[in-house]
Amino acid sequence: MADGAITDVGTRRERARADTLREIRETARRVLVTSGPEGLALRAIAREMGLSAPALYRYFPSREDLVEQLVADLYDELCDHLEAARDAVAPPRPGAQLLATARAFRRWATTHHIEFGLLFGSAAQGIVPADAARADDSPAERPGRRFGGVFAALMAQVYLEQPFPVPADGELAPELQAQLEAWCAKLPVALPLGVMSVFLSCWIRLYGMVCMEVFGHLRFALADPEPMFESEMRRVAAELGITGDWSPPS
Amino acid sequence: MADGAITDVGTRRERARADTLREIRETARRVLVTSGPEGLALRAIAREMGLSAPALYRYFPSREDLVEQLVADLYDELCDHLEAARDAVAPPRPGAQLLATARAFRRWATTHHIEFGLLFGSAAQGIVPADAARADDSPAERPGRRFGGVFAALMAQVYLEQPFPVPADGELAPELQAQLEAWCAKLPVALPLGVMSVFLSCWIRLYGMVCMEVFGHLRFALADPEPMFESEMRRVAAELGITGDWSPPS
DNA sequence: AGAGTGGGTGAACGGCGTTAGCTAACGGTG
DNA sequence: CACCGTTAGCTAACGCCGTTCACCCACTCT
Repeated sequence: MADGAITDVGTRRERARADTLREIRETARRVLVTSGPEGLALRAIAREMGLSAPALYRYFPSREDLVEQLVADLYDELCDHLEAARDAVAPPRPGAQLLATARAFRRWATTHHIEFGLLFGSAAQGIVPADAARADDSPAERPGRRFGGVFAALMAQVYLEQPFPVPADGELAPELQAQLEAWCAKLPVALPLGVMSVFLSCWIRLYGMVCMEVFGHLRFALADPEPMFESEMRRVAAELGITGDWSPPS
Repeated sequence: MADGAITDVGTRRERARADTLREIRETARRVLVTSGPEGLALRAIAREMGLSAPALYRYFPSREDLVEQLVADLYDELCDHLEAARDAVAPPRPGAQLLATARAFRRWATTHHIEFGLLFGSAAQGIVPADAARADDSPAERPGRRFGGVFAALMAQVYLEQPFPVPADGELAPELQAQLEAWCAKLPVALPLGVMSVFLSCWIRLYGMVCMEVFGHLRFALADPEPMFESEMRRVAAELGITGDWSPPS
């Protein structure tokens, strides 16, 4: 939630409003998991709260905006989970932390199917790119960036602590090179473009693996995808030069 | 559609029914792309056809079943597209064919955002595993297997033509080994378990890459994901020992 | 010719998002 | 204190949606 703590400021009206807003978001969260994404109805949320549906329009201009806020909250919740897993690693070597964070990502995804679907599936705003506009207008944009930052920062630390082999700039296709440069310029630390490409590649593998598992697209081959996940993580770790004994998967 | 061709058999009633059924499926397809997955309503389909909504219940027991049929049709359409791309490769070397099929997969996905979301996103039946039951009851199961078979067959051919290095059975985690064995037993040809694991790994990368692009989860880094896709395919190809000049990405 | 069935209809139920208009309480000001 | 604008809630309503029901007509079969 990340911003629900400071509720004791302002007039009584403002406090009441903030409380109701928080309650709406919590209720929406609960309705989502109990009724699924299709059952996430304004009327259901209002019913749960003992309110009438139109009352919610005092807090959100439309159902879509409420869902977007929920997505932002879920991103924050996921990030908290990831950071907790990362910070629990002792000693705090970046390689082990990256691994722990990746496992925490899968763990959250598999224990929060529905929420994960909302964040990373097609139901989200992802579909229909809308002309690549929508820069940072959406409230889910900031937590989304925070989420990416968790992995990106760890990746950078892994490389800075002990560089692994990456393709030279010249080996990358010029168009890819240009895009990676543009992206790199937005980040706090400058890294070789090859690192960025390896990071993306690793992230794609992690995302692909978890998405396939959660969306059921691995059932055709695997009853329990966890060993395959560990196998993939082992390959990724090898590519990143992450050494050390393979700690048990939780 | 794969089964809409033989429409001139049976009684006149049967033919009329088959025609209407086909028209429903085509209309649903059209409504899907024009109105999005949310707009795919029974009433909208019926309206488009000049029918009343309850009439559709003579053909499908519920909206969900109709959507499932649509998913099956889309799988078939995608498979046709993939096979066409595969068969257009000359000379028909498996490596080049696999590459062409992967590119065709991305091409179809990027030009059919909404349909892809229905097939591979969370909106599909993927979410909520339902106790891993639902073996082959769903009409989308057969085309789904066909889809997997396209890539699996190519992969097998690549390996059989020129084996690439794969982990030995003993190197795989025992649980993974057991699952791959079970999966392998269901396939027509027996292959080393290591090949199966490499196949899964490659498929995960392809799926992850395309999903991220279509669902907009690469926009944080890349404006045009195609160069990254080509880069990933190059890495995958290298892992599979696919040589040959890098044909232009069409 | 008559019976039966299959494909259509309109009406209706409950639920949905959303809007409009109303009311009552709150918060600050004379 | 009274007063008045703002704010948060309500009910009613509109037009969608999926789905069910009762009905009806046309075709098919005996």
